[in-house]
Amino acid sequence: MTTRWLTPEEQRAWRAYIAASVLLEDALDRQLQQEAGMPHLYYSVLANLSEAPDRRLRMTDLAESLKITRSRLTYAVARLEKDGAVRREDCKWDKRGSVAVLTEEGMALLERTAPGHVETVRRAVFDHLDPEQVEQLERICAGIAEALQGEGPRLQGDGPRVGPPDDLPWRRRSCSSG
Amino acid sequence: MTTRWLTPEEQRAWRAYIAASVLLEDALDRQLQQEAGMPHLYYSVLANLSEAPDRRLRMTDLAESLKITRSRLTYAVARLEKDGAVRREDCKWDKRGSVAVLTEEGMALLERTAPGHVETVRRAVFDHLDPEQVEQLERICAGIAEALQGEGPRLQGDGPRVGPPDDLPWRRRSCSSG
DNA sequence: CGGCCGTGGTTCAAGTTTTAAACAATAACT
DNA sequence: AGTTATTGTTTAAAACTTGAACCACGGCCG
Repeated sequence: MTTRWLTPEEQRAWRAYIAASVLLEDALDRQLQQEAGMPHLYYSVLANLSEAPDRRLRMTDLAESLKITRSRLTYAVARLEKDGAVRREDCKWDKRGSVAVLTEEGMALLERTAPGHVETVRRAVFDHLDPEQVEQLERICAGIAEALQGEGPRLQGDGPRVGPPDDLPWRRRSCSSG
Repeated sequence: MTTRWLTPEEQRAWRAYIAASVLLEDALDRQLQQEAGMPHLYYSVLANLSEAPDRRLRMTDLAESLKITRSRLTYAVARLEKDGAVRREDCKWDKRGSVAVLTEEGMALLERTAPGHVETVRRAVFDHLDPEQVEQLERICAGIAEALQGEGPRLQGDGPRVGPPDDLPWRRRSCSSG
């Protein structure tokens, strides 16, 4: 099939996207490196954990949520563990599994640095978007994510795992401590 | 001042953005690595050069256009030069300067791999956006870029250079061969 | 002219990440 | 039981990025 080139409007949008995403990732990394001593991805690990029930997540779930490979996550968690922000525990229900747990220290770090991070995001992104644009942004990005996750689960593993409900202890995927 | 947290809508949009951008950059890198043997940034270098007058650009201009540091660009161009896709020339009007030139080989590589790249972008992004969303995407991203470039020219150097017009040979910044 | 500062660009020295592939352990299915 | 799939880590090697230092040149000013 002959190439479906981008229209001029699409080209402009694409260029704008590339520029924005490069600048944004750069700004986030810089700000967080300065205030939290870690790049954006690592901060996201902590943020994700902080919102999980009991502040703990299986490695695979965490990787999936962050859209990164397990290998990459292992590396990240290793560093965060060295920093004392995260601790690893064995999963009680699946002896293969390990669980990343946000430590008190990690939580404190997060609480200390979140305001600065949010402020950066706000100034870079949301301060100049009206509510409709916010909604459009979500829709657009959700569509992109869906397109990329649907077609090619390129990340290690297997794509969306459809499994039995979480409340069957003998096969549940998450390891809450309770 | 007390932290201006994100509203729930903003949070959703932000999460969606992060997921999409990670997945997208990953997909682009993977596709280009496979078909062109280089990551997205390097491909962008070639693409940028291909559109410049005479397929050549000053290093600083190129870096600015790509929103990366000069150092990073030097590294990238060094590799592209080793690959034969780019050649360096001295700038005739400014003996400090050097100019990156897209070689025939580089142009051929670009022409060979552009269709696959465009197809990836289309499938990931534009195939599921209506014209209004395309325009919104451009506006939103342009706003982000502006916010980030305006406030903090964190990239090496100096921010927007306001200089004399380009047509004064004794101080023009670009080195067309003509 | 001569001195100084600013800019363009590269180099250096680390260090950080990343990746892919291989592996060990356990689980799940047949 | 035996095979196959998952989980998560490890390993080895690259690839990349960064920041600072640095050199050479250009521009300005007295």
